[in-house]
Amino acid sequence: MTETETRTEHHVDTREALLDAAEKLFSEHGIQASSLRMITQQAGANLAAVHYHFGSKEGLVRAVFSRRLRPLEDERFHLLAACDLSGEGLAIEQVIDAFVAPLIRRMRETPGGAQEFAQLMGRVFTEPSEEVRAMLIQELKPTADRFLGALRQLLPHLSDKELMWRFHFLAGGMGHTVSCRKMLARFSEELCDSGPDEMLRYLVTFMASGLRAPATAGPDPQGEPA
Amino acid sequence: MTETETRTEHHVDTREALLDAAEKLFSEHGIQASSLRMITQQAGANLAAVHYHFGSKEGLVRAVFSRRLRPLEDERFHLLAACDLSGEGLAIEQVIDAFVAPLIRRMRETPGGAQEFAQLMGRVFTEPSEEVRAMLIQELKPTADRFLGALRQLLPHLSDKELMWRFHFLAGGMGHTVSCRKMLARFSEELCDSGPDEMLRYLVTFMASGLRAPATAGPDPQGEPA
DNA sequence: GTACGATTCAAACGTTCGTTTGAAACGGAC
DNA sequence: GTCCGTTTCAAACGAACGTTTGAATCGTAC
Repeated sequence: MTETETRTEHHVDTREALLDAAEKLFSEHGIQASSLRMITQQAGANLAAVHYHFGSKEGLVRAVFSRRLRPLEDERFHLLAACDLSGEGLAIEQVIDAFVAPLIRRMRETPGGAQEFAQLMGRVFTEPSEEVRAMLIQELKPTADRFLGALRQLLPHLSDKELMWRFHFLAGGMGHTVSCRKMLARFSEELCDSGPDEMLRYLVTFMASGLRAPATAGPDPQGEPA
Repeated sequence: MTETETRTEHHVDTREALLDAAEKLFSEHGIQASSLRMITQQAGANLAAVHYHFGSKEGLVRAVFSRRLRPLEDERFHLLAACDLSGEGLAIEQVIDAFVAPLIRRMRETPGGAQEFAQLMGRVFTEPSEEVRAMLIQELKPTADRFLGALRQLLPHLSDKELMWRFHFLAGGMGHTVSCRKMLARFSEELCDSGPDEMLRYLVTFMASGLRAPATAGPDPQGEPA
């Protein structure tokens, strides 16, 4: 809103408009199904604007993710740093909340904000090209490692492997929840169209209990065929 | 293998070959990214064979899912029916296993079997067209309702809404696990490339504990803004 | 006003897509 | 051998895709 930068004022507008339009369409129809013509039309821009500002469609995809990813990961990082990992009490709940809340809270942001991005994050690992996937992993891994370290401290009875799996169950449940939200509402006949806050509480309860479960017994030492 | 049906022997071959090839490519690159030319080439069939046997690409997609979905849902149903819902002991673990195991066990089937299908199931709700999605919901809902009924019986302390959410967390964790398995292995630096059996045990432990968590306290009665 | 870099625009490029077509090849029935 | 329904095949269709091009337009500095 503030007119701090006087030069290059208009080109920023279409750049951001393209990012917003792409984000919205990606979250609704997927990346491949969103053509540059749909995106530029929604943004009120010319078809060639994408290549002028981003070089290619893949450059646009990369920009859509990197615009939101850094702030998201930063917020997760700072929330985790504020957690009290010494007490046994609700430390796990705090860590889960630090991981999940930044994404889920973005679901209620004003349209044109990060609202669509949350939905997009769930399907992030299946659709994009190999190069974009590599960028995503590179961007997400540092924060994920921090969270794994915190959970390792709080759950010393788990093996590294089982801890990793449980973290993945957490991430999967979260991703599936934010990306399939509308479909879930339909599937459950509108019983589950809770707001982000309520959803977040349910999610933290469930995942905290799952993480706290005793270690899985089983044929551990001798490994298994597959 | 048995030559029970003598007539229409060869056409079944290309039909199945098309389904196998489509299933494999869908699971690797997604549905939209798998062109009919790639599919027919992989199947050793002519391009026009798809339209002859399935009418359109969407018909092929529908056939790919409906071929595996019914047996999968039947197996889930029968495993659930064999659960002992009276005892409090490991009933929840049994129910979770009945829901999850049929999908995960298909991951180790012989190539050309349902192996690729398990991977495909995870991304099922994001990519397909609205019509295919409707078919999927219609196919999956009866079994899901059965499982919800069983869980309702075992977890009487939960509201319908929270029970539904927890079931969705379970489904999401399962789907994400089977569909992103290879990427998870890379993300965890090969720590999490467990076989299906080990993965299944970890998953059941985690989800059973999550389902058993006490009901979430919070501002329930007055509802919330969103 | 003129010149210049930055940005927008309409039009076209070549490619690939799903689909259609009409003829060729197949396989039992008579 | 002839016929006929079934299945395969090569070739082409129109449409949509990502991308490129070169001129028009804008805002700013001189």
